[in-house]
Amino acid sequence: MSSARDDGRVARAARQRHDRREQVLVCAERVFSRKGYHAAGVADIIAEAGVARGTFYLYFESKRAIFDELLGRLLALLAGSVKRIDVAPGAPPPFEQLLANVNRVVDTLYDHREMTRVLLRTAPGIDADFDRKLEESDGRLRAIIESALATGETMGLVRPCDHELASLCVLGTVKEVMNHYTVEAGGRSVDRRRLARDLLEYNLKGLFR
Amino acid sequence: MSSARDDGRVARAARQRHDRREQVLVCAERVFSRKGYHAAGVADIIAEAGVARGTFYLYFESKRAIFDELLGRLLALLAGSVKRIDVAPGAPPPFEQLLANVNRVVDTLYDHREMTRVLLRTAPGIDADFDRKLEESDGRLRAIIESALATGETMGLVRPCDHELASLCVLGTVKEVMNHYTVEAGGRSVDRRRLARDLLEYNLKGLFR
Amino acid sequence: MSSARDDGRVARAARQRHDRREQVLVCAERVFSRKGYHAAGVADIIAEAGVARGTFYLYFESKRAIFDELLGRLLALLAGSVKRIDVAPGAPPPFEQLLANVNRVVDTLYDHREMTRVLLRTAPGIDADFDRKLEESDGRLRAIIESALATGETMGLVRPCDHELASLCVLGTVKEVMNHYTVEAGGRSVDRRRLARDLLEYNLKGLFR
Amino acid sequence: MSSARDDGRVARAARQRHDRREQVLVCAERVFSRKGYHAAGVADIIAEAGVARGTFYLYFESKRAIFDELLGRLLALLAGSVKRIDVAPGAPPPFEQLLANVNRVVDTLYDHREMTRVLLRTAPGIDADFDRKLEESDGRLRAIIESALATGETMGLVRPCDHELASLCVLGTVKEVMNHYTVEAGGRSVDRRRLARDLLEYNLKGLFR
DNA sequence: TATGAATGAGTCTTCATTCAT
DNA sequence: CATGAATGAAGACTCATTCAT
Repeated sequence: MSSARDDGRVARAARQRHDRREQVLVCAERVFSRKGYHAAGVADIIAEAGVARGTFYLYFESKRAIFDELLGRLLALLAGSVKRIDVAPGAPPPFEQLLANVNRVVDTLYDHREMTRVLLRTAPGIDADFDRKLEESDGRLRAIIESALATGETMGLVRPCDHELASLCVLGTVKEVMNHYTVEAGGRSVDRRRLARDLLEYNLKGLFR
Repeated sequence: MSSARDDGRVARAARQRHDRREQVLVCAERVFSRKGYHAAGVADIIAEAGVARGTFYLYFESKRAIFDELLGRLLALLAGSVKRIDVAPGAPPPFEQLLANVNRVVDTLYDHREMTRVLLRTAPGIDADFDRKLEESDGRLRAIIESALATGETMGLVRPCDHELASLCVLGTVKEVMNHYTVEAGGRSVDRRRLARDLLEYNLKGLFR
Repeated sequence: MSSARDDGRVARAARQRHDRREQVLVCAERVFSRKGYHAAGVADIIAEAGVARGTFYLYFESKRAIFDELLGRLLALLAGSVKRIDVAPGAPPPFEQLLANVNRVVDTLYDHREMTRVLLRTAPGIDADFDRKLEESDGRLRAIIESALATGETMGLVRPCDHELASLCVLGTVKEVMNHYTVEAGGRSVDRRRLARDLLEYNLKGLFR
Repeated sequence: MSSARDDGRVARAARQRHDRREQVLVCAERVFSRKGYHAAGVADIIAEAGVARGTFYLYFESKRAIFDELLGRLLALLAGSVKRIDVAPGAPPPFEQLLANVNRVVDTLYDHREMTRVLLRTAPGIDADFDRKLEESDGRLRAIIESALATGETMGLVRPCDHELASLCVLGTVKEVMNHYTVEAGGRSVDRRRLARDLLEYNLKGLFR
């Protein structure tokens, strides 16, 4: 039996444990963003977080594990910000849904610039396992894009084209653009709405007049 | 004084030296492609090449140096395959020049699949120096693209848009697509001409019908 | 805020850290003395100290650094044991001061036989930097000797002679003698007082009857 | 049977072989003198001599061996330049014999400055074997000195003292002085006669007026 | 005999992880 | 829970020596 007082203690302890974890996580993110996965040492992370070496391993299994968690979170957020286009009667017009998607993606990545930078620049090539994870993420996103393309084509909105290639192109434009505007961190702040609109417009209309 | 016989010897020796270097270079490329820069050890490279440790250092200063050379070669080829659009009277039509550019880029990257894979997946984040090199390369390519866009806009061929963003998009589509079709090395062989045409078409016309 | 308990912990930790350092230092001294700088590997040092490879680098930057510290300590002790002759009225007679100097030098070197052996036998030629350090040390010692000679000559105690050469001779006798009696470590123990007296006598009176 | 012509060929070949050896030996001496035994690589020696790697090993067993030979030569010359004092009736006066010895030693060492530098600075500590060799050489020299001291004491020329220590002192003064004036290679050229005289005078008369 | 490409044992150093306090 | 000293596997690089031509 645990008394109410104990419950309080336990709860507080759990909260503290959670907070500590988050703090280390945030510091690790900064460090990974600054130096990349390989150049970042556990020493850097604990220095940034102000905890002891042993403490780090109290909360995380390994350097790989903390990176995994960080990356996983971003990928999950990303996955969550892309919604399938709803073509049910009464749903908002497809273009608006597309724009909303792009806006959410841009926001997500921009809100997590540090980790986005890591994702787009240093995550591939760390590990066969990470590579697989990234490919899965890309695959999921591309599947959604391709289904949207198929719908669009059926509805006569999208010109007939190779959907595989097209989905790659969409992904490529987002990655390259977000990598660019995410890296120039300190510089001029970005107008996210315009960015999203332009990005979408590019993919829809291309360059031709 | 060197006899004709000596000349022959010297020439043969130089050729052999060159061949050996190339051999190690090729093997290193394979290893880097397979494991990425960090996971690849000098041990892997010499095992692949079937030479001794010392032999490696006979031809290359360090692991970094051989990677640098490999990367530098690809970037040079890439730089060489993109030509500025010639708008002088009598020059081929812009579209043909664009397509020729895309064809050359696709060929270059596909001919050097292994290193392209490395370039697109594991090169960023190795080193501040490498990052700078890649950014320079991207910058050069984007400058050419932007100048083409400016020309196109003047000629009324290109719709008014943010050239900075557009050049990023072009780069992004090429990277993502080539990364994709380059990684699936063993699989179905790719129709490069179609790929180039589709890539160009996507960037020019976008998705809209 | 740190509690008294923390203070205790911190103090103990500092002491332990210091002790460990000393222990490795002493072992390194033994190893260097036994094998010389070049033949001595970090492997030998850690084997002697019974610590792991990493532990060594926890306390010292490199093999060179630990050697530097060891050598620096001895040179500092040596510099500290030679005092300028005081000719102020009321100061002890010059001969006594000389003898005291020689006694201190002999004691210092004999108390650190191991490192003295290293200093006199293997330190030169390691490195341009070490050579400079040794030359500086010799230079300092010789400057003191030469000033003593100048004083002695003024006072009519020392015969006119080339002080540069004389200081070299003094240094030479001390080095050779101490090298000899320091190397035969295990053998008959040395009467330091007699050694110092004889050394001084030799330099003052020479061999002639 | 070999014809006279063959004899000539053989002789010429032997001479050539000998010359080549000498040439490499001289170059090695320069290199050892410049960099010390350890820092000097076989690569440095063959570069200086302008021969191929393999050629080096055609004439010398190893880096150690060529150093050994160089050192051995100097030690032999040195041993040859110190002669026992002849007290037979009619022999030159002892002082003259002493001075002649010192002169020969100074000349020998100064004529082979490069190797002397190596001998005095970097030879000890290379190897247990080298150390033994040097000790033997020192031992031989000291035996001669001690015998001279014994004779001198018997003749009432030398004051009673510890001959062991005295022989060390003599050796020490010669080493230190010669090291000094041998190292400052480029500088003012040295008056060897004066050096020898002063050196002898120091050892005989000491510093006292 | 001369060459110089090839060798591989040996050395230093780093850093993710563990564990006694 | 927190700490940080200790660990040792792993990796890059050197260089004296060998050997096929």
